[in-house]
Amino acid sequence: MAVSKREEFDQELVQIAEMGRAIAHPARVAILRAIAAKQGCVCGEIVDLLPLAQSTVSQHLKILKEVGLVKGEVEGPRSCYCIDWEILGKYSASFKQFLEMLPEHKISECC
Amino acid sequence: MAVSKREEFDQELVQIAEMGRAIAHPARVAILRAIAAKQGCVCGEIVDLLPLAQSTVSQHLKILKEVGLVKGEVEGPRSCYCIDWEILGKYSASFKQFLEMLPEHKISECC
DNA sequence: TCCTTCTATCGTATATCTACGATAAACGAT
DNA sequence: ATCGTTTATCGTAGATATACGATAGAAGGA
Repeated sequence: MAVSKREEFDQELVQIAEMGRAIAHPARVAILRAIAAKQGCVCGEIVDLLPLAQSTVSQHLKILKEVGLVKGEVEGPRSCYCIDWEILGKYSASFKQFLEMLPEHKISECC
Repeated sequence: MAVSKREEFDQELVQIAEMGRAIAHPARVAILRAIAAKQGCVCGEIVDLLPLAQSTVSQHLKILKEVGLVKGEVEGPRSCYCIDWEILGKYSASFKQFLEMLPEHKISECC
């Protein structure tokens, strides 16, 4: 019982929720910022920036890759992570649109 | 073991993550939109809009109230939910700022 | 008063997230 | 070929999230 019903919603809502899920942990926000700031994309230092074990950071990175915000490759002892700016742009556009659509009916105050 | 380390991050990051958590489920995105569209704030119809049980919707509403995006009161058989526009504005501002700060270093492509 | 309606909360079950250590896998250097 | 470095994955444990039915509580109407 209690199967998740995430997928029963409109694709648009699911997409916004995915964006939310991606940034729903401060570690992932920090990782995104770190990757964006490190234009060189050599990103072993992410682990040093965070109060988390290497394996935990790797899990957070995996989530970010699943959502699509981050793309990366590992070549042995080196790594290459970077923001997928296209995906990020898409997500943030639909998110901004959602935020700006909300107050359209902001007519009557209540409560 | 495995205590959450959410709170060990900068307050700024935690706040963005809270916003993310609030919209990390499509049901909550739908609820926010429904409340915003129903300027009258009589919101028993939310349950009818969603493929979820009333108690589940109530839980999602509780999360939105915890984060602060929604405020509401119940007066017996009537309800009054509405967006806290001030909080929403604060959150979305810091979120937009985060999004716009990210590509500042978008100099070198890689991967 | 009793009934209906609406919402919150409780209890419960399952799923997912978060976190760590241990280990594997890939590659450069020796 | 072996070692060291870097990252991913596995195994595991505890914490949250998700979902539902059952029930409680509050208020209006009969």
